[in-house]
Amino acid sequence: MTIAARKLTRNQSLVFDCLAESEGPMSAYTILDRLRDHGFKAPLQVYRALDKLTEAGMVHRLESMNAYVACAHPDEDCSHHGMTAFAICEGCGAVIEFHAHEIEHALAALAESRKFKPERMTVEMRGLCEACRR
Amino acid sequence: MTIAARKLTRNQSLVFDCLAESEGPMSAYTILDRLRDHGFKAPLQVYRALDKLTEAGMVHRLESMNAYVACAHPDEDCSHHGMTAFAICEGCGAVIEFHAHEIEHALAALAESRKFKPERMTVEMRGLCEACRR
DNA sequence: ATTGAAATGTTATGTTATTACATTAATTGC
DNA sequence: GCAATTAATGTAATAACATAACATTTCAAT
Repeated sequence: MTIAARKLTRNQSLVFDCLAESEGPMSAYTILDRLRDHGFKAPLQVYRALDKLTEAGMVHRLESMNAYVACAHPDEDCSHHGMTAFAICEGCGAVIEFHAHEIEHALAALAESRKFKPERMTVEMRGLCEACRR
Repeated sequence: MTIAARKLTRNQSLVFDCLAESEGPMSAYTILDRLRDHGFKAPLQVYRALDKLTEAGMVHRLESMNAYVACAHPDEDCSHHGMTAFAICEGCGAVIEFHAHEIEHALAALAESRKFKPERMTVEMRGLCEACRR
């Protein structure tokens, strides 16, 4: 039984809602500050919830900015998808999420050509969105 | 005139040699510890050198592990290449470096289909190398 | 109800990176 | 050469991100 199927715990819900309501990605400590009113006091409360939500594919970690975003596909279970790619705007912080199976396969093939078996992929593009380019 | 063309400064050379002699990626603080004998005392001495070396394409930052590696192509100027992709073994920490222009273009096209103009890409695969798979 | 697993609370600490400011070294233009 | 400028360095302090360790509580399955 996946975490997405069973109900979220209180802390998990608070953290997820916080991210879902936010415009863009948030750092763990920003989430912590937002949740102080709800009784949060220590980073671990946030990190533990983030771990579970990430496992479940409901939240993604952006490695290049030490931040977290709610998955852009709330309906589906992102943990079933493979690689998730991100475009992150340096101007406004907006994040676009992609699932590109062909690119994923091309990367896996590349790795396997060197006898490397990939289990997990991080793909993050930094640049400017349309609005910030003008 | 690129940094690779002009001679490296003392700190830059020390940091680069440290990475080049290392088997795998190193954290900034590990580099700092290795260079204490050579007079290094503060993280900034390492970070400043890493910044310059990274700009020059002589060193790459691995975002998913907050670590740094010497470029696997010492001869060429990596800063002229576009995207660099990495396969990082969870078992032994070994890193394989790839330049995959076609995948880079596919990713750029994907981004541009959403009006996003990528400037820089992070592609890191985690998994197991052949030796660690047995 | 008992028990075992999962989640939580809390304190302390470890790790990674930057700010701020003073000083020294290298480069450029005259 | 020498002044003016830019780049690199030294150093201390602090900010930002993340985990270890251990006690306690909650929840679900029997």
